[in-house]
Amino acid sequence: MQLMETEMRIGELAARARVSTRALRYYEEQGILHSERTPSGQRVYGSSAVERVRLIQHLFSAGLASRTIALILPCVDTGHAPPEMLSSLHAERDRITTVIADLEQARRRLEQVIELTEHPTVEQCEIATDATSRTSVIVGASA
Amino acid sequence: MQLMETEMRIGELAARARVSTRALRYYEEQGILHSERTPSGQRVYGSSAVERVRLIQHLFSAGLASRTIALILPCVDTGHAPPEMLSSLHAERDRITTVIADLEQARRRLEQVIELTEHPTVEQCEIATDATSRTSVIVGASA
DNA sequence: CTAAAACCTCACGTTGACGTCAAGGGCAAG
DNA sequence: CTTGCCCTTGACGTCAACGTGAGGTTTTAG
Repeated sequence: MQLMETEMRIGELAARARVSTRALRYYEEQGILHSERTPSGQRVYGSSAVERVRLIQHLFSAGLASRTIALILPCVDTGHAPPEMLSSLHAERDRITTVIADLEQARRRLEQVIELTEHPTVEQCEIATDATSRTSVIVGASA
Repeated sequence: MQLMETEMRIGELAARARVSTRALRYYEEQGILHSERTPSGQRVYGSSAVERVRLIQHLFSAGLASRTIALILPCVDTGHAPPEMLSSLHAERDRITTVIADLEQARRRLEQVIELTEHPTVEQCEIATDATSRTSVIVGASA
């Protein structure tokens, strides 16, 4: 079977999108990635599938479940959603927003530790010798 | 056994931090949450444990593994890290940064869908009737 | 034409963060 | 003293996102 220039089989897509072939078959099983088939049954993808898989990866790494992704991908494709889905979309957006906030808070804490370790200050040295106020300095920094 | 005013047992901590008692015992098992014990073996926590558990939850929801959390929590407590840990801290911070970027991208896509669904535009209606350019509008919006 | 590489479909294994019983101990109220 | 609720330690179950073969077919390189 001869493929078009812009077409590829599962191995090439996996290499280009930096995922395993198993993951791609799993995505298809979950209904979030579709493929054409050759007469003999091998999967064929267009070149746009690379971006598609990257998007899926982003959504996964964003903590979305495959069912949620299956829910919103068609909306992303068509650019609109059935009105009864709007509440789910709002809920997902809000969930993402709080996760981002949590992540930013965690990152700030990490950066404080990095900063203090790389550039210890006089203040920091005083703190280090004053056991009673240790936890209130960094842990309490978000209050 | 009579507890101090500021102390609590596992059930109250679970209620205040909105997690299960199972989760709290799991955190202890993983070395990321410590407890005192009464003579009879029951766990006792100070009031600061509530914030502690919330922090742990944030780190989990940020996608950090328990081993990673066990690694960085002492640094967050003391406000500094052993220099040989700096590379791990940098790596974690960078990982968090890319996850945040992925999340923001995902959220932008979601918000576009929400916006177009709630306030359909003329442009949107044209797109909806022009099948050949569907995918390039939203999916290609990040290019 | 043949051998290797890539593909196919099951189907069981893995890991992390818990859920969920099971069998019992501790402690204030009636 | 017993009832009832909260606590204890195991230990097995679950779920998602794959990993990892088994066993067979298709495609490609020589």
